[in-house]
Amino acid sequence: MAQVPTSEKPSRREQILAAAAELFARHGFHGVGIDDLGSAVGVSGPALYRHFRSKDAMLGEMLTSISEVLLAGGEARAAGARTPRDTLGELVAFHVDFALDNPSLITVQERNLGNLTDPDRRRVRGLQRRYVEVWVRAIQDAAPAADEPRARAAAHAVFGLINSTPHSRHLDRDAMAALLRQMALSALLDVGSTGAADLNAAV
Amino acid sequence: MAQVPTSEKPSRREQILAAAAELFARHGFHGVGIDDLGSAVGVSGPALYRHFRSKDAMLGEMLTSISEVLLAGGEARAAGARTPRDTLGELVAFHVDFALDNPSLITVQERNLGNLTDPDRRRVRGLQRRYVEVWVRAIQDAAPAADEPRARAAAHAVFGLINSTPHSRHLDRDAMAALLRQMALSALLDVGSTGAADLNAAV
DNA sequence: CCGGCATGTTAGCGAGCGCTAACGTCCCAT
DNA sequence: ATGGGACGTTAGCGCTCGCTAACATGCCGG
Repeated sequence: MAQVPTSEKPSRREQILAAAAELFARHGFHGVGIDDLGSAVGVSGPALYRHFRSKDAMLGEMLTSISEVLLAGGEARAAGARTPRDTLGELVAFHVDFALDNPSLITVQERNLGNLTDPDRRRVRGLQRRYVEVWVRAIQDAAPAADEPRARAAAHAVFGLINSTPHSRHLDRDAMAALLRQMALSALLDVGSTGAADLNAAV
Repeated sequence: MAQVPTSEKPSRREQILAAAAELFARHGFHGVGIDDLGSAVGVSGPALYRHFRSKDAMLGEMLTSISEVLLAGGEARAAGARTPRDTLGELVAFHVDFALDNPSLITVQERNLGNLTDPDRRRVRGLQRRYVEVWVRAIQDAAPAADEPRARAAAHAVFGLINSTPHSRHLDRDAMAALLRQMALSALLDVGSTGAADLNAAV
């Protein structure tokens, strides 16, 4: 296979990270050994140390880059939206697409934050906090009756809803995306109401 | 059928399981050693083998009993409800209460199914499948426009929403329960509609 | 009083872990 | 042609893991 020397440097690291994401998602960080990771990309064992300083560094790089992508995408979508409800719709659609296209990454980020080193965890938590902030502002703008703790709790709940995707594959991708968007938006728009009754409006 | 034939063992096993649930939830199954588990209940290390045959058996018993409690509770609530929408409300309330009262167990069940031994995993999966069935029937009864795969996907999504509780503790218990019930029901009742716009039913 | 059971202890085993050392090979730039 | 860097190999280290062995102690019914 011919390699282009200058522009296309990256492939091996990302190939390793993709394989690692799948294995970490399936067995947990501590349930996967260096040899497992190596043989998943066709090399064996310690060869990985030509590309990463440690197993911890693989997880760190993986979760940091996910968090950066989510934050950047969320901010971009929020900035491009016109109305508060449009903002919410954009954020939901963005997160749904990401979760459907990267189920392993979503799973690893949900389950293995606690296996990061302290500096890595601090950085990832900071990025996640800023991503949640984007959502909290959007929720409060679209549903002014929700105070901030309530909006924050709602954001986490919707993440749980959307991130459940990797564990249920009963629909094809587009139908699943439509269902998740619909459920997420319904749940979010009801956060503003106080009690049992509905406050439904048209789209 | 897995009951010990002798007299009931009251406290120690359950004390160990409770401590193990918290540790497994925080660090993952492979991230907790038996010395950690022992010292969490005041004894140290191998003393646990007076109560459990192995570390795997602790996880197995933990997840089996959760699944049994959820299934029994779900069936009882569904049997006692009058209308389809009432059934859904009962199921949602039941699951919300369970998740809020047992955050560690919920987390372990979500994350560590893959660490079970094969027979344990088969049993737990079977119980979970029956619990999901209860939900699928309730969803289809309450929202007849939803076909079965759609109802199944919706059930998993709502589990994700409710089970996100352990990761966000911004509200007191009752406010959190009310919010989760409201969001879950809104999401579920919209599953019946077909596309982007309407088909909303009255309360 | 005592024998047995329940429950705990410490010492240590074999296996597996993450990782390093030492070494080989291919590929290009000079 | 050749020397060096990128990339791979195998052997093996130090450590921790789950678990067993061997032994101690307190309670309890005959």
